[in-house]
Amino acid sequence: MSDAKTAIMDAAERRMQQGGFGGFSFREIAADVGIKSSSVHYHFPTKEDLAAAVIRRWTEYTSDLIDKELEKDRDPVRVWAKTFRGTAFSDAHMCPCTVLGAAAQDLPDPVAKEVKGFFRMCQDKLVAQGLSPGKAAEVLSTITGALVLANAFGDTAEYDRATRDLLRKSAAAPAARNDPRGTAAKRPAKAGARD
Amino acid sequence: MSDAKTAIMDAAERRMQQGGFGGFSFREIAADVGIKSSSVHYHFPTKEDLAAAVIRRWTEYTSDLIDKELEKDRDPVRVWAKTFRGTAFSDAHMCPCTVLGAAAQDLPDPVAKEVKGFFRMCQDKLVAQGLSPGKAAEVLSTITGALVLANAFGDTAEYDRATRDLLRKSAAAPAARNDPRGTAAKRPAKAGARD
DNA sequence: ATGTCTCTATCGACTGATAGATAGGTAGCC
DNA sequence: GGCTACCTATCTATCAGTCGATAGAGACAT
Repeated sequence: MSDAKTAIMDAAERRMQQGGFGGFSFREIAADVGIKSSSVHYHFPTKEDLAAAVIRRWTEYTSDLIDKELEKDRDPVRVWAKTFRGTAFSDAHMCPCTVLGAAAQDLPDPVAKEVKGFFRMCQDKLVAQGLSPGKAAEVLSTITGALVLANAFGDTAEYDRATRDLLRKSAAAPAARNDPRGTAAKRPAKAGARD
Repeated sequence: MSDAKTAIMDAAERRMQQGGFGGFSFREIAADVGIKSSSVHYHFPTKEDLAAAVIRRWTEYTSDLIDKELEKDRDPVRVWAKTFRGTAFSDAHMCPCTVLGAAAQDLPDPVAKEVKGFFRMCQDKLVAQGLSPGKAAEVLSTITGALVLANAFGDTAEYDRATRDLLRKSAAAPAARNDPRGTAAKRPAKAGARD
């Protein structure tokens, strides 16, 4: 993937985390990256193309990250709670799928479909990791809601308060804790190269 | 409160439930109510005035509804889960504070403050009803996240799946169940008077 | 007469999107 | 080497539409 394409998606992701689908414009993205808005259209013809691509990338990345974290800690519930904790404590504070999911009724169909795909991935994975469908839905809801509350309060501590039971759940815990990782820190850090 | 003012707030509330702060315009609201956009400005000078008023009303109404429901069912957790279930099963499906809370970083300050006030009301009330602050945060998160998931999936059943434990929690349950109540059904239904 | 409410008309700013020019790189061919 | 023909990526300029907001006139009631 070209540098520009990645930089565009990074900028769009960041703004979608804060304001959802209506929270960014081609001109803003272009200014963030340092190009013109028509150049953004070259890489992503329409706004929904861009948003869908960002969500798809986020879904893949989250899935991979969960797999990786699960090698360090075998308790799936705690792994999910810790991974989303990284998002809550990142610069942008929010999962873009949560922001878009809350306003899903106002989303272009292709984007709504990608958001649905993200949450389905989460639930399927939780079930594959041994949880009942009901428990998977409950855990994912608690984590998602905790992100919303922490964001509304503007206080990351609210995330920990709401997920305390999830974070300490089982006692069979190895090392690897306290590793807040946000979007910016998570990837090879190609994004900032074009300031 | 005048008929027009109420009708405007009803229309704004409905659209905010679907698309958040950026999800409605003065012209759309005006068309919903059957007036001109400049008349909307007469009652609510700015967009943030309107949004803040809608959230404040929602907060008050929710607080009152919880009090009323608590007389029929003494288990606070189940009462909250049931009350928000009414929102999930209503026409608009979403709590406007959840939609705005998810995109809180993009909100005008007065609106963000009102949203914060809603969630604070919820938590304070839960604590006053006997829950620990941690448990209150967890319950509210689960409920809020369940709304987001159900909305993203476009499937109200997801709400029940995610809140099953909350809904049946304690065994000390009187009658009064299965009473899905949405915004439209909840109020004196003055809104549609001006079609 | 005053106050309440709605109207018409308009402002400047911003939106997503498109057309068309331009520059640089690369491959194929003489 | 030199010439040609694309391909990629960016630019300038512009479009029609929507946005929140305001000014000022009219209608109606008290």
